[in-house]
Amino acid sequence: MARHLITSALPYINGIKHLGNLIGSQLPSDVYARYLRARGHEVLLICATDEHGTPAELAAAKAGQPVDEFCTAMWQTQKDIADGFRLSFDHFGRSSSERNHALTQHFAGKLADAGLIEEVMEKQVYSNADGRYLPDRYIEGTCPNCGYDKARGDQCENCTKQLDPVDLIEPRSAISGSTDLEVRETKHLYLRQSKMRAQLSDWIDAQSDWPILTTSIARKWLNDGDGLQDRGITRDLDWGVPVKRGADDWPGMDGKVFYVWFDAPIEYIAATAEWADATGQDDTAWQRWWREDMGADDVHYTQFMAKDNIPFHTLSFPVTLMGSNEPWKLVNYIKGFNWLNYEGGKFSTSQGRGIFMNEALEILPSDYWRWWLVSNAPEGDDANFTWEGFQGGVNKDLADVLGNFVSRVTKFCRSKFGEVVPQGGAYGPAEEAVVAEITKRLETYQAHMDAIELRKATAELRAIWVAGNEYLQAAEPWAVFKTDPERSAAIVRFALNLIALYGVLARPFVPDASDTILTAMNAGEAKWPEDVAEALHSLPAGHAFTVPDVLFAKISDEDREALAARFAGK
RNA sequence: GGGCCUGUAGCUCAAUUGGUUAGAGCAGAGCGCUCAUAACGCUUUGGUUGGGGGUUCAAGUCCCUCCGGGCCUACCA
Repeated sequence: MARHLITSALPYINGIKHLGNLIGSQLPSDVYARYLRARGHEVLLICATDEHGTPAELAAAKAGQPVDEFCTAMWQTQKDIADGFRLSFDHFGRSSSERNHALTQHFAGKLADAGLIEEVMEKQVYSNADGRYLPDRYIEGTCPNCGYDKARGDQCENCTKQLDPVDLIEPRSAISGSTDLEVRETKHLYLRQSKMRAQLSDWIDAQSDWPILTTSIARKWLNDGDGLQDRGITRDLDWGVPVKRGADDWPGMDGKVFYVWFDAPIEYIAATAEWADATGQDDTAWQRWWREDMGADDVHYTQFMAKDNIPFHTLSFPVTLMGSNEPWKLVNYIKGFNWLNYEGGKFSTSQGRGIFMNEALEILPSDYWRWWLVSNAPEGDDANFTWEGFQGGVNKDLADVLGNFVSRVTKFCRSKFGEVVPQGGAYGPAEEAVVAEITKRLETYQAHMDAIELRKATAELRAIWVAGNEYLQAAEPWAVFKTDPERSAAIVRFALNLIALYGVLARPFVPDASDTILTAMNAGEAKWPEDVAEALHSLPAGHAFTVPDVLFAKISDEDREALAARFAGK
């Protein structure tokens, strides 16, 4: 029994996320949390929408809504979809919450007290037509290097040269196309990360069990060029956390807000406070997860994210926490993911290419997506979604191996013994062999889950399902029934118990199917097996059950072709 | 340009971190079974581990080089 704090990277508010975003953090965090809960650990799983920044304001403008209304509506949409995918967040918060405003301002105050905030006058491009400052990549123009006429202010996509917005020839706003731009002086706060470089470096070096993907990105930022650079943590925007020093105004910073990447990770903490508020608890309830002086010293904290988020979670957020000089809980393990591609290319919002979370749920139940995505998660390298692969994986693993096993056992039992666990006979060597195999495989499965090796865990779980089919084939209760009904009854009793066991073991991945199985087997209270042999006695002779409907309908070739055509993009 | 990751069977991935004959699933072939969602089980065909060179008793694994793919490069988030 341990205490596990788990956070998923925050989905951005500007629209509905696609399947690549889902498998990049939210879904694996849920799978891991469900597993740890099943093992009896105390788990808190936190997620939230990341609501600030220029793209949020632009998305709201495009939708013709005030930004706060847009975000409220999109938060609800994202929450509903998360529920649809059975993501078991203890709380799904909002980075625009009062809690996050207060905490973000608190951290800024503490960092200022520690001498880690610097005021810098800098020059920014302002668009008179848009009425806003433009981030570098929102400025377009002709590349001075290669002549490409849609180069962005930060980099030319054509020749890949890094640029400064002032380098661009005939610069214009990428939002409106206006060329009415001017350079203005504006004051911003910088986080002096460079002062904490040594401390950060030591901290990273101490993480010997982190994946290379994670530590190498952090080390690159720490050591590249002149080393870790200070970073601006404020912006000239309307929507965001107003710049304050704790509860006090910050002279000269009126009308400015904190940068989204400063306040977003703080929302992990704030969302936990929102959770305490929403569940009627006081501050000690969330502090015991986050403050080492308030009971969090025994918490194991795991973060899930796609690889693009790693610099912020290995550098600037730890600086925020360490630099505050308060005993905040630091992350113990970062699980990073690569990208999921769609049919060999990128998922693309603008080109309507790929599958978005709401569309996925309209097509098929969440279990299908959960299983395929996790069993093909981009853990080691970028992964590729294809309709053919999806159809094959779902049909074979879920319909044939697991679903059909449930079907063949329950229907055979019903026809020979009725919808009740049959009595008579006893388990023998064949059953002992299955117990031994599953015991061994369960250990492997658990080891993979403990290590958050999700693909390997799904492969092992599948092997546990296959063991049931192998057993049944060898024991052939349908043939034995003709000569020895008692023995046939024992085989069926054992197989029915296997079904209940599978219901429990599959729950982290396919929770709805698990519920269907356990409800049908009338075994709703079934716990994670401490002992396989014992677990396979949990449904005694005489225990009533019902034959469930087909657990997973197969995806036909015609369906697959229609879906592939529908999502081919513009 | 710089840094990092990566290339293994037709496809998707493993390989206890340098250690026997490189393994699984899918797809293909054959056989069996008839309880089941045309499902299941067994057997089986596929590999010069991107190319070349080196270190070592031993290389998919380490080094060099070439070729291909990807990510990051600090104001998108």
